[in-house]
Amino acid sequence: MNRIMENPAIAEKRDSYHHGDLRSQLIEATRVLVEEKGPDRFSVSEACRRAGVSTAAPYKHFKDKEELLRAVALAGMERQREQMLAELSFNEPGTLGRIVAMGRVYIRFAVSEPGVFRLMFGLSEDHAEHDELVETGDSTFCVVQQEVAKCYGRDVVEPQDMHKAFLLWSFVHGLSFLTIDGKLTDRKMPSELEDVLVDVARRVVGQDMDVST
Amino acid sequence: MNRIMENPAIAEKRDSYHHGDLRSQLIEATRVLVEEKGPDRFSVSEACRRAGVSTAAPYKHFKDKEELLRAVALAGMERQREQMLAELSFNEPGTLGRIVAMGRVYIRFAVSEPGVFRLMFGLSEDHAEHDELVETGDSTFCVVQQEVAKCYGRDVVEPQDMHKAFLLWSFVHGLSFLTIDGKLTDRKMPSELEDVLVDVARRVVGQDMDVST
DNA sequence: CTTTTGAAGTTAGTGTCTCTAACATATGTT
DNA sequence: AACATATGTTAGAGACACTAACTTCAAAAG
Repeated sequence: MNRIMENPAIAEKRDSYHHGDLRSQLIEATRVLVEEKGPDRFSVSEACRRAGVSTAAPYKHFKDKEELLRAVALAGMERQREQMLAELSFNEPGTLGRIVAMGRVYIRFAVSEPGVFRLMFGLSEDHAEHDELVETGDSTFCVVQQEVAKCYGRDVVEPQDMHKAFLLWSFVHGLSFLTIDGKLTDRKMPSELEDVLVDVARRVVGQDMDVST
Repeated sequence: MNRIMENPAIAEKRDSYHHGDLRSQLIEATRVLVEEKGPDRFSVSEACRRAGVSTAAPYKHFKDKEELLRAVALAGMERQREQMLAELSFNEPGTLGRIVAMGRVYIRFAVSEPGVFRLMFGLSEDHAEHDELVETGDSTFCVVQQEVAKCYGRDVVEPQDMHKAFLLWSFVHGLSFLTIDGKLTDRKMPSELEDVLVDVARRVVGQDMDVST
């Protein structure tokens, strides 16, 4: 009775001394745990249990708990980025629809993975000290800037585009947090999310845009 | 040599068995620690050391660590609220200046107390289950709604005012988080904060407002 | 004025956690 | 075949959250 249960990614008693894929399985176990219990209640020990290794094993792959959590955060940022890029393709270049789509994906990600989203932002302030995280975040923001510029028919991003991209980002970021924090009751925000996104996109980039197409 | 050092709020070796003011001193010690180390690296033990009591003492006043942190978060929300109300009085009723002032205070609070600000929002999602926190947050948001309504000469808040208040809140909230997360480099946000606030206030409430005064 | 009660401290301890040190096992290189 | 390295293990140190049982002291009750 060697390999009856083929449950992928988690636990499965192994017959070999070495695990083979521990690093990524730890990240996955951590991701799940962060969603289940919240980023603050996560423990490395439990991730070890789920990955089926001893509690000392992670430290062959990660310096400490925070490095493991950063890996999860980084993977989250990349997931969010990919989702945004994927959604872009459904809309015509240079249209408000693209802006709205990016915002929609941003918030959808926060709602579907609130634990990881909190990890990506809310938790510790020292994310700024780690280049991989900063660069991944930057590259996503660059996409927003370029989309804004495209709305005005530009291929080069000008300061006013950056300004507007930042307004959009701030708004969508805040909306994401308030949503997962449960502050968004019907009483406070009567409209549908989609309508709000369109409204904001119009207020920020729609005013002076060329809407010929 | 009984009471030479009159250092208020922290530590001072006491001669009586009972402390007298432990609850509020624990909250204060926690607040300081949360700022110093971040909300995730805070420990009750260290707060005890600073307050000069045993590690078991807090549990006569708080059910657990989270209840202590919630008390700090609540105090923060009340501080933030008071600062906003105080700043309001410097501006004429029914003007954009009032809206801008509230946003300015919101962000100023986040920047000056990022640890507590994170505690108030980013950390755990179960804040919504605690009435005191929800009510304090609600009452602050009500002020924003009323200020928006006043901008249109209304005393009663209408749905469109709530909508706009929510847009403002989302934006300022997101801007606060991005700022304390260090995402706000000059490259991304070339303008001054004050200019951005005015810009947003105009975009959200300034468009169709009565600007007779 | 004494007694009692209860709030708010204490010490001592349990279980969990993070992380390290020393050792074990497998894999690939020479 | 011998060795070096990566990646596991066990054992344990030190910090922490929290509990149980005991102590102190002030204030209410008799």
